[in-house]
Amino acid sequence: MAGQERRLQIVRVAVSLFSQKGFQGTTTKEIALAAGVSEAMVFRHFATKQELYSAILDHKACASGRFDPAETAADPMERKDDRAVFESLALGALNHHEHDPQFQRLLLYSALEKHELAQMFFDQIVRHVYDFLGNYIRERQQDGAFIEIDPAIVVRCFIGMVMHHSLNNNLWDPDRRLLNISNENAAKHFTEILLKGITVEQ
Amino acid sequence: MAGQERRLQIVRVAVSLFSQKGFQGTTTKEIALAAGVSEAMVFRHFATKQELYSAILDHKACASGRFDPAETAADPMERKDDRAVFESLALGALNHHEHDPQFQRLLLYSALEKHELAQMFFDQIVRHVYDFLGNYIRERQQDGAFIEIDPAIVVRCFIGMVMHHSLNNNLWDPDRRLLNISNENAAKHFTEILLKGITVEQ
DNA sequence: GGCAATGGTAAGTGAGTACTTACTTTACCC
DNA sequence: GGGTAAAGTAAGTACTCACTTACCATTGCC
Repeated sequence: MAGQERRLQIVRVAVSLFSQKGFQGTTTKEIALAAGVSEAMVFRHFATKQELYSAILDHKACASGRFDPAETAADPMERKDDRAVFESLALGALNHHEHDPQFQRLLLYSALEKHELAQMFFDQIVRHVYDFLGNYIRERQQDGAFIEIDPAIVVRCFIGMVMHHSLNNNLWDPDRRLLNISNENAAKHFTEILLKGITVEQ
Repeated sequence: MAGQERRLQIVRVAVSLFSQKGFQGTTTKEIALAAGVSEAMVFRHFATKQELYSAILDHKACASGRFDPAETAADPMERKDDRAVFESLALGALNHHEHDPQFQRLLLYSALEKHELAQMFFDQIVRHVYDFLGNYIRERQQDGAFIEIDPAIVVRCFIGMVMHHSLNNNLWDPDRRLLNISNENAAKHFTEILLKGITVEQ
């Protein structure tokens, strides 16, 4: 197998293992075994375990098919279709987390273990969402459509609903015993409550 | 030092270390060193590392000064003071997480590492909150005060706002760069948005 | 004073751990 | 088809891990 191929395969195997057991809980031997190569092969591609870990976080956070809020909500935002803006964002995030649960686990592990890339991810991606969605809310406040409130609070409420729902489904309640609804329904109801909560009554 | 004293001291030290670095990331040697005793002493009190971990989760989840939603919200619920119900619950949880950030980290680590006590905690505590708060919402729906919606969805929204805010403050953004508000303000605004979002208009 | 129970430790043990070294196989190019 | 660079490995190395053993020191009780 060619070098780049093997490297990518090791990364994929490592993503799976690190997301299941964290950095400390995963051994380089396991990774090698799961990739079907010897341990020495892993260390040919990545000088240290840390370097491999950084590579997979980078791979997941940047390279991989990430969900882009700006692209998703751009069109509804132009039309000032509040419902579509929030609902499409919620649905996009919920779907993304559902068919890539590794991502959320990796993110949490790296944040708990205080890996620098976790902070980098937060600073770049999350801050971007706050700016992006916050600006839209501010615009709609100026239109007189939304009540006067710090837009960051609204963003936090909304992201809170969505992320907490994903976290519940992925981490604590995969059988959906507490709440069993489709992502479409969740996105719809979260949006309804939030919008009703911040819209100026006529 | 007497047996029970030393045992409690080891537990306290272990809580701190496990919450910082997780189960796999903490060594028994570190724990012994931090407690100022030899490693053998730790194993005299706890047969295995797992047993110590279970003991501290138990200690944190059950014995320790936990925040009791039922007690906090009982009085406002009787008066059907919706604002006070949600605001006191939010404030109680936010304050609890703020001056005991170890608790949330321990909970997350144990959930990621799939410790059985994490599931037990979820089944008991979280389910209880869903029942308890869900029942109140159902009652207010029958009063015609709240809109018709699955109460579990409302609970998820509300807990989502609160927990996500705590998680942000504890894990990703301790400097409050994205959103810097007091717990009182957060509880007030979260409650306002949620209540406005589910209240039947006159 | 004898002596058992309790609190405590120094110095291990074997099984991992991340990482290396010295070596073999394969593929390709002129 | 010989040379060579890359792909691959078996067998280490030095060290750390959870856990054990064999032994001291203090206390209180008869």
